[in-house]
Amino acid sequence: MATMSITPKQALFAEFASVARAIGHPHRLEILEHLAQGERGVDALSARLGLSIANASQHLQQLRRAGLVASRRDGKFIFYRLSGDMILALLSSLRQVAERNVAEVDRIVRGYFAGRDNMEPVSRAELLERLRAGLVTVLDVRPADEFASGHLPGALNIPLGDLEARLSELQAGREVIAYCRGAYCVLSFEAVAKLRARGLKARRLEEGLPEWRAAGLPTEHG
Amino acid sequence: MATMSITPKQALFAEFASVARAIGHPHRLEILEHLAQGERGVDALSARLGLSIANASQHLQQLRRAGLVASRRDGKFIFYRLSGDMILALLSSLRQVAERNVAEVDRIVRGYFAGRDNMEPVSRAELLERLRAGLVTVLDVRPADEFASGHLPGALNIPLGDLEARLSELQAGREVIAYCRGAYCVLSFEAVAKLRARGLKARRLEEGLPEWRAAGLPTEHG
DNA sequence: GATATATTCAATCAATCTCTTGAATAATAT
DNA sequence: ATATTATTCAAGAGATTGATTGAATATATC
Repeated sequence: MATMSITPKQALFAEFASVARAIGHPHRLEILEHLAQGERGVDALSARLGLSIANASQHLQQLRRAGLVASRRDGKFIFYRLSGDMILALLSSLRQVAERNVAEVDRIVRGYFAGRDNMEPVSRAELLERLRAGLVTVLDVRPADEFASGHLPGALNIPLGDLEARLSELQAGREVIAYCRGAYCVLSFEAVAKLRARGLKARRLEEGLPEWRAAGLPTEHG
Repeated sequence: MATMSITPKQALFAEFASVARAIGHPHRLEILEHLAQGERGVDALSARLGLSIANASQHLQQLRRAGLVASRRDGKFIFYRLSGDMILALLSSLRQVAERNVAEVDRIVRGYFAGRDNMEPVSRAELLERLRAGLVTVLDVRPADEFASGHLPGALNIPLGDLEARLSELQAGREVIAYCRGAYCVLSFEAVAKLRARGLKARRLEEGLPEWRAAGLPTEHG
């Protein structure tokens, strides 16, 4: 029993647990996914996620208290960003554990992303090789503002909603490799499905922009 | 607004968040640290952590629901274990993020584990090299039962509480490398402090048994 | 200065989580 | 069978968390 005071270990574990709880909410995970693309204002995030501004602000502050995001003020706007690359690693571990150990995840992936395996995702290495050979068109299907704040070099931006209207911009015989925000960003899945329905050769990049950037590969802006 | 039904992405993120919440409690993190040593019964865990049996059982079930632990029955005992090595990676990421981004963690480490940096922890590679050269005594300061269920090859077991009484078992001129459960297991910190106070040359292994095992290195039992 | 905009703060209610208690299961031992 | 031991289940009180609302703060614009 000794003294009932808190041991250093308990104090540390309490801190670790706080960080875990900070990523323990769907909205906050989605916020982190967006911030992994680059910094964002509160307003932009709340609009994209369909949250009220006050609600988004509160989630952001929880993330900040846990040390996961940082912010800077620019005029009347406040921009949030991830506070380090290790956060991507943490999220990736979380995904992997869930993918491997939670049956429900498997069920969802199989059910909704039907034929996911058939989409033969392209790895970064493979994409680089094909790019060098000039064989493929890289298609960024995220909204235009996200594209503007950073994208793969030479990528063509056609937001998912505009895809059908702008099919003519894609060369007929050329393979298209679509990407978006990350491993579970739905946009690229749907883009590939649409393109294939039109008879185009299309695959998706295995991961998204943040992983590309984290690997130290170059991006373009504007 | 389209339909208000839940998107697959939201469903996935909700699952990921559940896993995060499962590791979002100090007791559950401590349970996982213990299970990382090897499988344990409910009773043993509750005793070690100072929890009521019912409480420990409930935490274990939360961990199981999240897919982080699995159990097997042996007679009237039920033994829990980690459900995969990726869980160690997740916990390690969590630790790293907290270490780097949470000021409070730094404060605790500096305050309680004073002189931690001076303890120059030994890396696995370095330990292996010194072991080959026969230069060091490897000291396991965990309780005897944990030692019995798996330890580093050739390690000597002196639980922290017995250390002062059994100092004679350590050769005088020989360097001692102490280890215990993991990076933040306090036992090895205190052991090194005690040994140095007695004029012995002592350092601690950077990490604990689970990481050793996860690296594919051999362990001994019994 | 007055007004508008972006964000945060504060208060509230509902929902969830944690721990305790005592009863219920499931296996072993007598 | 009965008793014993290990674990889980169920219910309740108390604390924490989450979303909403309206007010407060900080900056920019007029």
